[in-house]
Amino acid sequence: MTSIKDVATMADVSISTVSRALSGRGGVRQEKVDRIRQIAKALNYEPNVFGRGLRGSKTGNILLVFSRLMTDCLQGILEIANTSDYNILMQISDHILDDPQKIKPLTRKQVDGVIFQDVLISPKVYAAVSEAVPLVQIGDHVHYPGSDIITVDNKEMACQMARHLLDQGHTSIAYVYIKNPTEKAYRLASVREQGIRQAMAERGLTFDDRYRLEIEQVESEDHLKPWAGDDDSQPALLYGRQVADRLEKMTDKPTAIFCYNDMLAYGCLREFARRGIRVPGDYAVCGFDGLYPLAESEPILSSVVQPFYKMGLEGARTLITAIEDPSVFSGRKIILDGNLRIKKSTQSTTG
Amino acid sequence: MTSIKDVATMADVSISTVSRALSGRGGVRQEKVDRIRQIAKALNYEPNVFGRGLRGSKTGNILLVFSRLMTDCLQGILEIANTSDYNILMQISDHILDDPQKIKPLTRKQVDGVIFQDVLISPKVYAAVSEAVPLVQIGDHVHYPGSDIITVDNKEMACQMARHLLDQGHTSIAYVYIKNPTEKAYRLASVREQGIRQAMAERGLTFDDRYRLEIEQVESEDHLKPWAGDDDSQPALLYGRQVADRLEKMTDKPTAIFCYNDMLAYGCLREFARRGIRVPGDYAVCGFDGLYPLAESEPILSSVVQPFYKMGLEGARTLITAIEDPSVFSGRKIILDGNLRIKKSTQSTTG
DNA sequence: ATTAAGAATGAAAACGTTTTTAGCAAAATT
DNA sequence: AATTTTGCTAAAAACGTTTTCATTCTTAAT
Repeated sequence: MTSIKDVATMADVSISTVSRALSGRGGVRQEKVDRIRQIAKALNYEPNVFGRGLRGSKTGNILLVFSRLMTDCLQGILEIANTSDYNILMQISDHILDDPQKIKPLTRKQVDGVIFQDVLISPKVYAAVSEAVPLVQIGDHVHYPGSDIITVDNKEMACQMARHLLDQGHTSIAYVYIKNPTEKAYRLASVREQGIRQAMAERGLTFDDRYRLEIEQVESEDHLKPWAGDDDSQPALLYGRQVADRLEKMTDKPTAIFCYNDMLAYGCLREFARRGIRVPGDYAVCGFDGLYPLAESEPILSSVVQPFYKMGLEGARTLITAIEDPSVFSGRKIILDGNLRIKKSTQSTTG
Repeated sequence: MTSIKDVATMADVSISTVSRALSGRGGVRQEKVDRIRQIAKALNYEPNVFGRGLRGSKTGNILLVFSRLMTDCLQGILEIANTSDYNILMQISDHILDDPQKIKPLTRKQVDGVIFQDVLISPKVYAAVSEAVPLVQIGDHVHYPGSDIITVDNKEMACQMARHLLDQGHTSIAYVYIKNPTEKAYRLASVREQGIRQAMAERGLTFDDRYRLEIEQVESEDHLKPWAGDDDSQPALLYGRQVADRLEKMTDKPTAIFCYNDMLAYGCLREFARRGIRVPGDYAVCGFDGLYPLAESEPILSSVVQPFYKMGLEGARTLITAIEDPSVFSGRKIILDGNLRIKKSTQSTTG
């Protein structure tokens, strides 16, 4: 770990000068400031939060106290973390994370461990993180052998849901998922697809590749503008429109639509309703995740319910164990039970 | 701030002994350990995170990296915080917070500022926090004069929604809210009620107190068990049941139900549907918050949409300003625009 | 009774900063 | 020419811990 001392030595000045130069408080010749800045950058120097926090008046932390339930998973993580006397620092990441440098609190040696929730990390990131601290992944991603992972059995759950569809008499099942910019992100989508294929194979059927509907990702920031009062351009709806369009063009239509997740499923439901396509009736529709449990009148969407709260609990627990007792084996795959929630959207209309 | 030194002085031992005694690493006579522990407790001593972090190998922090959008508000806060190089520490609180001691990271002098989101703080808490660091409240709570608050104009928005109901021809409006254990929590509920009263007054009507439906709070932890697959005991439904029961007993029924928030409204919608009560038709129903934008088929609930994302942005921005420039006046009430989202649940059936 | 061993304790170093103090040169003032 | 100011820099103190090392006090063994 490079400290201010290293920068000072390298620049052949005192550490006080480095501190002044970097903080920009003045009192240092400009040319020297520039040189020091340059050296600091070259050495990848980041001020130590605790040295600074100890001496200075600033900690670099903000405490957010809240009562509204964010998500079940976060709730679970916080419950364990707070009772075990850990703070949770938060950081947003892309779904696919390839640059270890982006994990600021880690580069600053400010954390004892990392939980990745619903983030697909590259080997590069895994290497960088794991050599520094223990890490735990929540969600079904690439399972690096040296770290723990908490997930449901995605293939099995998809298989169960597909079996349910088959039980309802559907033999032509479509599978809808979003095309991702990076190949690797297909992983989870294809794991679920395998579940569908397996269920069909069990009944002597084969998945028809024409029914593999890869939907284009849309860029929408409308979720950031709820006050616009207009939800016609929500991502879900844009996806639903794509699906409806694709289906419309088909001569030989499927009878069931298995959506990669609930957002896609809701998009389909709404767009279908708009076009007068009946669910169930014209299509059975199901999703994955079990989100939005509070729905209008009567929830109709069948979905695979993931135990997010439990996943959060288990994730935090596992990580804290790994932090506090490095001798315990880290490399487990902890599989929690998912659940089918069968509602009207996949029930036969004749029953 | 009491440090290990104070404890050592008080106990008439060296700081090393105190450190050993408190960490429980052994090497200290038991009677001495007990005495030191007692003194530490009496002095309210909490080890300094940065001293410990600087010397030791442990920081007491966990980094949660995630990509799933938690809530719009958190999203907004994180966006500002991360670009301004602040970490967000998270802590769950009751909706009503009366004990400053419960805010651990604050007592440890680990934060530069505090955001209270949807938390009603007592004067005691306000005093304790504000003497230590700047604070910002998000949501319409008691506005302490020394700190900033970010909110929509709850009375005005409720008034607008009530006007809409009146426009639809409703003259008997019921108001549903949850009875809170602490009197103070009535505040926001009554602010919205005032909006309704004002709208009615504008038309020469008076709010009928028989239609003021105070619902008993239910304790349910079922939201923590989504994998149970059963959502029949969700809080929202229990509330909906209470409302339906109350209405059933009335001889002179209202025609519109103004719910304090969307959760109550959804509960009503689902319970009404179950009992064959039509919305709209038998009752118009509206909520407040604009949550659950992704709903099935077609969202039908009218609601006041709050700009949570913007509130998060503004909250973080305001706090950071207060932290970095103590000379700026803190005591503003920042009112952001809300929005009516009018859907089927409040539209006249004749149109 | 003397010594050896072991347990308990204190002193001091170290962690990485920021800030205060002090020093020195160069420039400006008398 | 002597003094004061100014601008820059280094040295050192301080923040609050934990841990290492040295020391003292017990206790047991010779």
